[in-house]
Amino acid sequence: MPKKQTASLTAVRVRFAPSPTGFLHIGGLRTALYNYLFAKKEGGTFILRIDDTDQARSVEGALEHILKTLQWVGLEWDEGPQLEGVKDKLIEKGKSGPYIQSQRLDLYRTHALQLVEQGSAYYCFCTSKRLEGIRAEQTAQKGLLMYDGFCKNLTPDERKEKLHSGAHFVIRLNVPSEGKTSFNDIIRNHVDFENALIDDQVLLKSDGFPTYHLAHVVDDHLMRISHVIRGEEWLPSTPKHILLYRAFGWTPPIFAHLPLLLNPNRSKLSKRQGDVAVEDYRKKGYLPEALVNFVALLGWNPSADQEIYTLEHMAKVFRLEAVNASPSVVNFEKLDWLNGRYLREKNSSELFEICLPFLASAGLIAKREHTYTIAATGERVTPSWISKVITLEKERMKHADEIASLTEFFFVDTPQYDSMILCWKKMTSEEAARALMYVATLLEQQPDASWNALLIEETLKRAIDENGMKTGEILWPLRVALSGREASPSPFDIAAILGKEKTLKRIRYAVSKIQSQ
RNA sequence: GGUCCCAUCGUCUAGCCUGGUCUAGGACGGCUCCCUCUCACGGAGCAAACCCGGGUUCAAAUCCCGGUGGGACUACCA
Repeated sequence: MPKKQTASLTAVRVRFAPSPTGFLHIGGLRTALYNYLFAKKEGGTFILRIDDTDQARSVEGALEHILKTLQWVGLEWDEGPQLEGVKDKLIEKGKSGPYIQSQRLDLYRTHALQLVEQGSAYYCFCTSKRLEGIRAEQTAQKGLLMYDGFCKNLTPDERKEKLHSGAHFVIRLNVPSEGKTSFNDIIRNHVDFENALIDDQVLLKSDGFPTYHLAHVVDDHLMRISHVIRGEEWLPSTPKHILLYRAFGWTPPIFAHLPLLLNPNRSKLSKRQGDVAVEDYRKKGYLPEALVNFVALLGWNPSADQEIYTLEHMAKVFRLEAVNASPSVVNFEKLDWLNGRYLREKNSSELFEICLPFLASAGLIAKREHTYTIAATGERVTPSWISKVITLEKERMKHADEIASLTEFFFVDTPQYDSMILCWKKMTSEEAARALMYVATLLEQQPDASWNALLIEETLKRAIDENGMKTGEILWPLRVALSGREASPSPFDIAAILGKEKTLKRIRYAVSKIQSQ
């Protein structure tokens, strides 16, 4: 691989420019993140701009979702106008909003007209029907799929007449028919395109809105964007953008085209093959820091032997030139692992805040005012008790919404299970029942003051030792009796949290279950 | 079809610019073992890759060319 040019320059200004057509997805998050990291690393400015120039595809509420998501993951943008209306609710007082292209239409129109005047662009009156026709013909002949330049060759009189008759028109870029357009991409180095193969791109649509191509070139120049960091899907249209900068007499920014994120089948990451919206992962209880960490490592890796990075740390070591040129298949198993690691680093109160909403939404815990009750039994419980329950499953959680199924047995009157699973290995039911009765007599004598995991363990282990039993003979049936599951935390911890009364109740229930079969 | 981009374990990657230290390192996942009543956590270990063919060179994962494969783009979408 040839040498890469360096990315650093004075006055770094970058932007993330999503279109409000739905939720922010993983790919968009990575683009935003790399822009953000680059800005922070270079002491530059990170701007948010909304590309809402397609009225048809614009989705109600999408803008709010995107802003909310960006704020949730901690990617704060630096500047922008103060906005009126709904968006304000999402943006703290005094903070700037994003720039919004639909509020800048005059700007684009003026610039398009300027290009027409110079001869760098021209009016096109072709109907969509005619356009479809030439496209069909070109497809049939397996030729190039491009506009045929019909309206470029209109005489001034013909053009004037069409304009006066009020015919719908678009403005197209007048691409030179000879020569090459090339540029240096930070990630891909030198790239060049034959001008003859570049289409006369529509710049201004018949509804008066600009296309992406015009709007972003005008905005990037006016906003003094130094580096355009965007997805690789834009690489083929970059020469059109360069041509536009030149037509305006502007210096193009430096480009960096990020590798695509792929589905497991190596196609462009899409919703069809699983959840790709950041929102989907938030709902499942993934942590923002895990998501950011995960997405950052898709195409970039600052060192060979570290996987855990905070935003701050990444901002210190980020290098655009170090971003890979090849696309990445997104491996969500690694996200699970990362998220599990972040979850395990949380303390009890943090975990409580993270997990409680999931216990509530699963209908396990009901909250009224400041009191919590077990939904199934109406029993009142303290936050610290709930916190203990949650903390107990800390090592088993990959994402916070799993807390409900993991801890469900704490929130029922009696867990339901097949009595057969009370038997450890080759134990018979009778042996299991005997073991449970023995545990019950031991625990009945356990003083309330000594009812904690450590002392319960001491009592039971001593008894096991003295009787020359195997630990599993006692602990397995006990654990199943308390949890109703083959896999669960240790019986000592469960018993401690359940309390003496419930513990004994569950043990007796298990015994009766065996005896009644 | 055309244009452009890309190519190291199944996946994410380090190494490539500045060729030898690479019998190719790390991570996820998989498998085995330890810890252990179970699961999980944690620990130890194993399997697993330089797309192919030429060239340059004493020497190529690394440089060059070609092939093959994959992908993106090819809209009055972004």
